Amino acid sequence: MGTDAAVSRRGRPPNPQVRARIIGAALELFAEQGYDATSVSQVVVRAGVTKGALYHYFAAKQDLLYEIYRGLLDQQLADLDRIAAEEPDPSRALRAVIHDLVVTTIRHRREVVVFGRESTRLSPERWQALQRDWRRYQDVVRMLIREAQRRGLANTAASPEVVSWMIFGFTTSLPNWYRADGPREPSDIAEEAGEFVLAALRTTHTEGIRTP
Amino acid sequence: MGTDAAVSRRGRPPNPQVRARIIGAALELFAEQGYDATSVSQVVVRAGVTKGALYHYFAAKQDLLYEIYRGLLDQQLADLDRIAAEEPDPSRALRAVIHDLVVTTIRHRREVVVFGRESTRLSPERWQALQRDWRRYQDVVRMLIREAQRRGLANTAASPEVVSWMIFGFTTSLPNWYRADGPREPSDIAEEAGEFVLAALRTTHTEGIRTP
DNA sequence: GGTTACATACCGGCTGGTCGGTATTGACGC
DNA sequence: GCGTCAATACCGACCAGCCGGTATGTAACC
Repeated sequence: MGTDAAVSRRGRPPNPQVRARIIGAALELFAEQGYDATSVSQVVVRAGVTKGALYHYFAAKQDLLYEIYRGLLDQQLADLDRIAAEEPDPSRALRAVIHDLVVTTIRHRREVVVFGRESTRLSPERWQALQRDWRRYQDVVRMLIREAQRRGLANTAASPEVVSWMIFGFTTSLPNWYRADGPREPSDIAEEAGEFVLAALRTTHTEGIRTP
Repeated sequence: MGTDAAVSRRGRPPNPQVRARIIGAALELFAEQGYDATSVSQVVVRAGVTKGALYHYFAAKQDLLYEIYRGLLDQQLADLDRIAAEEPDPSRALRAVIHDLVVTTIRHRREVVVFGRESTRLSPERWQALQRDWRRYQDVVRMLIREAQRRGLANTAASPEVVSWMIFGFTTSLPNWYRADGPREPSDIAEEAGEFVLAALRTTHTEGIRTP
């Protein structure tokens, strides 16, 4: 099962740098201009390679999209599993997950913005593959919310669905407004976001009349 | 000033239905396939008109994008001003704004998803025009948050910026997961979202140690 | 020497946009 | 109320250009 890195193959060995440069150029251009507005000619020019090289490593343009997001999602899922395994307290786990999600989203904001915009351009199979993993992420987060509500958090009127979408909506919109040259550090924003959600879950639900 | 509906012009009068059908078809197709992936030919076919008609009413394809979002933004801004004028209590005003934002976003989710994806395809001038108005919306919301914090809400550790982006991130991501055939009514979701944000602002900030 | 890693020239198809033409209308003189 | 004129509303064939993808060739490596 694992990667077959040890098998010695015939012929000229592939150059990993070429492949990486292509994906890097595609990521930049897709983020700047959008997927459809970016031509493969532009990609190969920025990558400093030729069309032949691109179509040697990738069967079609849309494969670039898949590769771009696959790595980030895998990392975030690994983080999720690690946190869920290490932290038995659901409130603390939820806070840690939010923190990780915010920080990794900011770090890879180009991947996030490209995938958020262009995920529909993927083939159905690949879309479903990513969707399935992303769905698992959602389910774990909602489970954490439910568990935290069962184990002490007071605000049981907040549905895990809406709360989770508050979290995911916040993160996916992060690339739109986060500025790297701004005054706030990613972990700072991550901490505040986590505290905000936990604060909302802590409060008891008060109906209409007494608004403040 | 005002609309010059009374001026009688020469020549055959325009057909508002044609214009509306073109925009409607463009909205549908842009939402389904994306802006770049939708050809002008597809638009005119679905609208049941010809290319000549489209380019008679619109100078370029990107004008369709502008028209699609302009109407929604104007309505949301009008709602915002009305709420801000009628409701002196900032907490109640904030809750009302969130409610309106959620409901109108769900009602016009196709416009929201198209604009969120394709706003960069607009010309710089038009992008700035929409951006300016949208910025005003943000500023009012943040002002309401600040004012609510000054007038009694306890959680002053939540920055208006992060709170506002929690709200806007939630609404802009609504089209991704809201299902019209689902069990929840839009106003139901809107109420819960408002209550969630207000609950978070109500809670006093508790540092690290006592997580639940 | 067989296999892989690229390079380059090339292609059919479709795109956004144009442009000359025609049909339809209101304004206006009478 | 009616013909005339000019302005507008649309029609649809047409275009240059670029697009994603391919076919063929050559050089590098095991």
